[in-house]
Amino acid sequence: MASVSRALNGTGVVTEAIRTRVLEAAARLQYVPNSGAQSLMTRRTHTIGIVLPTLYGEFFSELIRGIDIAARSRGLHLLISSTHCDATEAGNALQSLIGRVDGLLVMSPYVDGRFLQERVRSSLPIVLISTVDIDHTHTSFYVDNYSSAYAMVAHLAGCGHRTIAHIAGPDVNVDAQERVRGYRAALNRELPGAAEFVLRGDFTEESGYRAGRELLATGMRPDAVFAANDMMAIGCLCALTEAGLRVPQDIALAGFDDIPTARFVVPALTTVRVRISDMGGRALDRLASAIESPAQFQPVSETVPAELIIRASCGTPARPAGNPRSAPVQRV
Amino acid sequence: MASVSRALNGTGVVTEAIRTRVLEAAARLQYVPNSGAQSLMTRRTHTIGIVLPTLYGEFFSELIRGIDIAARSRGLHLLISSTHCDATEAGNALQSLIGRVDGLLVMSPYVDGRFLQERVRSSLPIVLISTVDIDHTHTSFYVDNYSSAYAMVAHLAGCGHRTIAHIAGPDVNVDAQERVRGYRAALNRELPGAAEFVLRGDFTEESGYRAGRELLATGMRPDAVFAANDMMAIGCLCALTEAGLRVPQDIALAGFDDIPTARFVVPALTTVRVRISDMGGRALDRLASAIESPAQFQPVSETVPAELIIRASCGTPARPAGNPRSAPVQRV
DNA sequence: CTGAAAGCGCTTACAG
DNA sequence: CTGAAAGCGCTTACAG
Repeated sequence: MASVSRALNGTGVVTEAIRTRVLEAAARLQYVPNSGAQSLMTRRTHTIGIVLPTLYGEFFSELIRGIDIAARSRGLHLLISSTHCDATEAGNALQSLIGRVDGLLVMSPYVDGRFLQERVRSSLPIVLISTVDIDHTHTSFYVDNYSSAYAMVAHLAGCGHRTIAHIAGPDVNVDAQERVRGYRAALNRELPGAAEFVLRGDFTEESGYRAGRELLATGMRPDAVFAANDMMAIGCLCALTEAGLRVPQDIALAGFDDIPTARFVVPALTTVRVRISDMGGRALDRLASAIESPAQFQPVSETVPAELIIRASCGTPARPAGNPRSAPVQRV
Repeated sequence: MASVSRALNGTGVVTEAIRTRVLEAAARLQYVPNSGAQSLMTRRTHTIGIVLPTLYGEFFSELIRGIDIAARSRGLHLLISSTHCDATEAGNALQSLIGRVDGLLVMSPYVDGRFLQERVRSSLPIVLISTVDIDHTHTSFYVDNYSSAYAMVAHLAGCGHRTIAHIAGPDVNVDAQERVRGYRAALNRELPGAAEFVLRGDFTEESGYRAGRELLATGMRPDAVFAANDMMAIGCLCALTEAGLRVPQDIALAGFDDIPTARFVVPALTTVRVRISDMGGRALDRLASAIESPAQFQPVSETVPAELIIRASCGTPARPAGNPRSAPVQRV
């Protein structure tokens, strides 16, 4: 009967008597509405889908944490699909989410705006994080990779480091690409004549460790190593220390992301603070408002600011890292 | 028409001609079945709900990662509800999941078996992880906390450490409780007369760091510190090193969990390996089989074995840590 | 203020 | 092999 629905949902008018009787019976019978039936009528699942390439490491737990907090405060549920290694898997993940959600939060190196347009009806709101979208057809969030990487290398140069190596993230990853680009530009402009030295990594500690050993094996010893994320920096730190080198005295080190652990490793890691959970929360807020008012939803691309966090791992600056391009610097 | 459904789902018989026409049309129209309507008929959502207290740190990302991999291979979706700080919030999280899932994976210090029985219809399969269930009404997974903590303290004693402090996790947390218990028992039996020294923490690096400073402030300097998880051990490491102490020469350190970062901090962290993602995967497998054949689902409690992982942070053992109670020891 | 009725998008016996 | 029909559990105009 309709009054039951009205009482349960607090929508429409019901006599107090009926209301209490319904609520009491519902409680007694452990009644829980079937959300499938509900969303069939309301056209809302109150669920948003999240597509992530992996869940490995603190970056993703921070991201999900931020998304989760924002979602909870809006009464939205999170359907998570992570761990896909190529476009096919990403496509499948997408497919299986589409019929179950009101909107999609996508972060994937294997997906781009066009890919999404081809397989998702345009009425489904989507927000992208660190995901390529040449045609600017979607709302996106990007970390300020290029400038921050530039600023970090400039800061390292300002600390007196002349040869600076870079441990890059995966080739396919747009964050990784932009960070290399920033590294290269800074090297060219701030240290003219200095040789580039790029080692490959894949954003895991393991790969940072391997890169560190590789570096050592070449016999070259750069003044500083700038890793494209904190996990690789931590792996590299381990390799360097294992080889008897002291950080920062013998070799300086910097990372990217400012994952929670960064300030607790020894020496504390100089890095670029991304405010990962904030970014996740903002992306969700954006998606939620797109779901509520689809008409006003214009695709805009937002750059998430980042700041240098100067800790012990990079040594003391010889001169202040004053550079018009540099992100705000903070000593912690 | 029924044939469409049959063609799309590959169930029942359809002419090849119809099959291709349907599939082609579906692709062209970007058709995606409405999962709500589907589950209304099939009584299956192919979704399982996960209740977690928080998402902070690598423990939870590893756990979810393991669950996710297992879920994917079974075609199950994951609805995640984390971040609840008390029983009320946990109850709400539960309520909002119940109507949407085929089963529940619950890990929460604020929930127990009875609490669940009161608000979840008994036909909904539930698997517990590190969650109290005195009446043994649910299937549960528990880390072998007590024995492993005992073994770790015995190992530290075997390394020659006489005074051993413990940084405990939150009081409400059953893992934390059992680890303190193991610590106490080992101290009593392996180092008779040695004083207990328990510092409070909450499983975050920050709290480990604070505990480390607190320890230093007392003026006592134990030979070793055993933290109830790796994150606190890493925080403590930072506090100790900051104060000019060397680990393990001046003070030994051990953690619990073996999160991925544990082997990359310097010195590498001696710890108890829990195989977090495995545990998550096994819990999901158990839940999945309960969903498939509810009749055979008997509540059983499983203890997940753990092993000591001896790395540099605890110093070299003076004598082999041979103890009948001890978990298998591995040097890495 | 309330209940009967239609309908959301599917699946599944059922009759043909 | 296929289509008409019923029904899953809800919500929402609608008439009373």
